[in-house]
Amino acid sequence: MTETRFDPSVADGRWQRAWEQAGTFTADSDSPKPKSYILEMFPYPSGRIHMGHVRNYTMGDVLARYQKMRGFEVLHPMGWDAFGMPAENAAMEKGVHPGGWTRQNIAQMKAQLQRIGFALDWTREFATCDPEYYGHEQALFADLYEAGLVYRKESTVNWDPVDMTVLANEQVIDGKGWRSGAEVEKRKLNQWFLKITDFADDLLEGLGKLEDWPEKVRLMQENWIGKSQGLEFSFDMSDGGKLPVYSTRPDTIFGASFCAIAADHPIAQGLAGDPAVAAFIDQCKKGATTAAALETAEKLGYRTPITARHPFTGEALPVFIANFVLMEYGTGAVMGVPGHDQRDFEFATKYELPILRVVASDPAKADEPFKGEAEAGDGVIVNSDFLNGMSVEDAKQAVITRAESEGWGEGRTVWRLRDWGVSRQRYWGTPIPFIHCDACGVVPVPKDQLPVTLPEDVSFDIPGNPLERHPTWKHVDCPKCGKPARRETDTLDTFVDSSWYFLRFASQPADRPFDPEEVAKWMPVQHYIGGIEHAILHLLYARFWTRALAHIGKITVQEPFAALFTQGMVTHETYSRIDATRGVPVFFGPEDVNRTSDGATLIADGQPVEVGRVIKMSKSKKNVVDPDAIIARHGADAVRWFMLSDSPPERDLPWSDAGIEGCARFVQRLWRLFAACDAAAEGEDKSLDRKTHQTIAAVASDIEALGFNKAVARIYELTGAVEKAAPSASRSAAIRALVHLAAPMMPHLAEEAWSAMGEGLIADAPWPAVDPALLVDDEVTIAIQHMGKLRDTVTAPKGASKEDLEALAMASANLQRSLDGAAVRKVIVVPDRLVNIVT
RNA sequence: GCGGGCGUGGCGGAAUGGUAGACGCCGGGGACUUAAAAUCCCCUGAGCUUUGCUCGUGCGGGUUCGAGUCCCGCCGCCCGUACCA
Repeated sequence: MTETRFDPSVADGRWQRAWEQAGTFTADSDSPKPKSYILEMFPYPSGRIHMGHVRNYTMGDVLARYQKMRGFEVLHPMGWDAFGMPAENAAMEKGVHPGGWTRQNIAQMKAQLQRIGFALDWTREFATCDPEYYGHEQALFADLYEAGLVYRKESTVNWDPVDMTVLANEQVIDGKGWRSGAEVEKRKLNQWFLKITDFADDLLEGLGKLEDWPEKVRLMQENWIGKSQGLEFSFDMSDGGKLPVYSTRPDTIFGASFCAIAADHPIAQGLAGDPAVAAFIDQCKKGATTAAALETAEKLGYRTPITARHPFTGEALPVFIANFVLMEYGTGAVMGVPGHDQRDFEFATKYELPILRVVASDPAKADEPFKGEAEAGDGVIVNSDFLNGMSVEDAKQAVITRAESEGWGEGRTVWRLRDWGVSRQRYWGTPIPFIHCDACGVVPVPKDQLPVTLPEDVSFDIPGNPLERHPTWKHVDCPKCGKPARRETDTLDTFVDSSWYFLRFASQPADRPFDPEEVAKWMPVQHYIGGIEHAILHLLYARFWTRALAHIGKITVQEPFAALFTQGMVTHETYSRIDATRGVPVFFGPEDVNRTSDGATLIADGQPVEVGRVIKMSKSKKNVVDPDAIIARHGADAVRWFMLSDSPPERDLPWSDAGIEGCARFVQRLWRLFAACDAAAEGEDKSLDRKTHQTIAAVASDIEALGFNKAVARIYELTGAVEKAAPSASRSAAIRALVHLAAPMMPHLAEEAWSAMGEGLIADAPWPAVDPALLVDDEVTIAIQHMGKLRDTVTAPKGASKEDLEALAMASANLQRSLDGAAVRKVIVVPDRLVNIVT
């Protein structure tokens, strides 16, 4: 090692090839070692790796390499979430086949990932668009159908009449298709559903045990599942009919002063012959649906001629059609209790309905007036006949019991969670393996005929589903009766593909989706890392599929991901100017801007540009930095180091040129230190030994806690200490330790250094052992305080007695000056830490 | 509205109730060099009457010998969201 510079353009490739040839990161499921499954959310093959991917995979990579050094057999796989709309859009726009487009993107992105030197087991790579993968998925889907967890039902969908396809709710913007801009229609279609609601309680309960998941994600899932318990009962109406309502607050039933039904409630529809009613229903439908708009939306109602009879008081309550009642939730009708529900309060105020108090902080305050808003809090029941004096909880139960015994209502649990509609009228997805026969109905494709593969000869010249209009593909004979029948032309939601891919990574036999015993060896995933945007859908669906597969006896694990980590985004400054003629900002990319410490100018004309906020990298703001260009310039290790430095991993990471240059400098600095290591140096440097061992221990615990930024800081500190130390055996040992500590983060540099000082690959080396005796210092710095203010510091032997420390403190001239002869009232001594004198 | 998170130097950020600002970036000064790059050394929260002292972790209170950290009440920003009965 005579070169003075580390050259990543040579070394990166050399070690990447060495790992590949040695199969260093190929996971052996038969290994006797304990197993560790590290997984990052697999990417959609859009064509380019972006900085967000680099950050995500670097974190997982550090964990994988670290775990390997700790003696685990590590599974760290990578694959491609390869079905989806962008491929079809590309087909429509560029005339390419979705499959070809996707394959080409995968090849590009794989090469990019390999240039970063990730410790991935590429032997297990697959794409969800591989017929082998989706064929197994079809088999699992059929198994779930057999188990009664898949069904068909007619449901209302968002239909884009221009693109001739169903749109997800997220794809409808202001009532128009996101792509075509056409007014979206509601259509009834027969759709495939997965019975996720069967597992609602289990999915909710399971959240409580996911201690290593972010609280935030657990709460989001809890809200999404949305369990509520209450009473469903029916009012007898003045027209002789019944009005079923649902309430989570049956304890407040004596406070009900009206009923309200949704605009699309059958009763409202029945009254729509009246033009005034029809007009009101129309008005309700037009209301905006964004959260912000709903917040300020006025409560509107239409008083129908119908009244409802209160089950206890017999009073006739007016029935309104109201814009704030949703048909989709509960029974689409509510009892209005203005005193204890804010919406009902606003409504009652507007329409001058009675606002009754039935809950009070104290029985004596039963007639306390309301202060302009409803009181939804806890308290004691008042003005409520047989409920008076009860707590809210007891009263709820009492009303439910009474309703059930008298037969006019019953306790009911209502969920917000709906069954998962998985039908998509698209080409680039997993074909749903069913056949429609006029005689036999819906018939599953026999397993020995799977996979049902996508036809290659399709065109995207006209909108709609190419499978539907393919000349031959859908025409098959019924597997049961042999008569001509039709294939299902819907494909599965791509979220199905990502709901079990982690099982296929763990085990990939040819004849089955996976082997349960192999799966049991690796699952659950020990660390799952990805973006917060998947907090609900993907993570909930994956939890559901794992449970569903366990339910039908395919696997034993219930929860797929033991620990979840959601990493922050990579952000960057924006550079812009206001376009004089149009008055809108025009953005410039970082490569077109010259950034100095006090501003930025456009390289093209030398004139200043506005330096804007640091925000997520996006094409429209032109603040994207391409990883490839950075790696070509600074090498993989500098980029990896940057991804781990400074920002805590859960927070956003601001990209900066100065930052990456600093990282590249540090790579060289370490290189010089490694290259100058004198293995023959002799002599002991006890304090450096301590620093080394303390750093090894600290970096280990930081990595285990995913505190990569702290681990980085420790490595900087030890580097500085080693640089300052005189040559000794201790110093040489410290350098060897540093190579190990750097290995998970800067693997190419570490291998290059290790090749000159050790045996084999450092990727295979064990994590350095720590001598516990060296973790504690024999001298400590004691803070000397007067009334909690620092006055002096002194060094003392570790474990010195309280008396000795007090004496040391009293001997301080600085302290004595501060005391100024005042009488000492109290002395606080914290051993090995501080002495505080109280006067 | 509700739920969650965050608020510390010029910037990213450290800190089991115990020396606030580790580590990095930026900036300043110096060394080496004919010069530059690279590298190395020093300084870098504010202020003051500078052996030291005062102030300082969004604001106002409180608990404590001692609070960035705990408690109460506010303010601001970010993210999520369902008028869910």
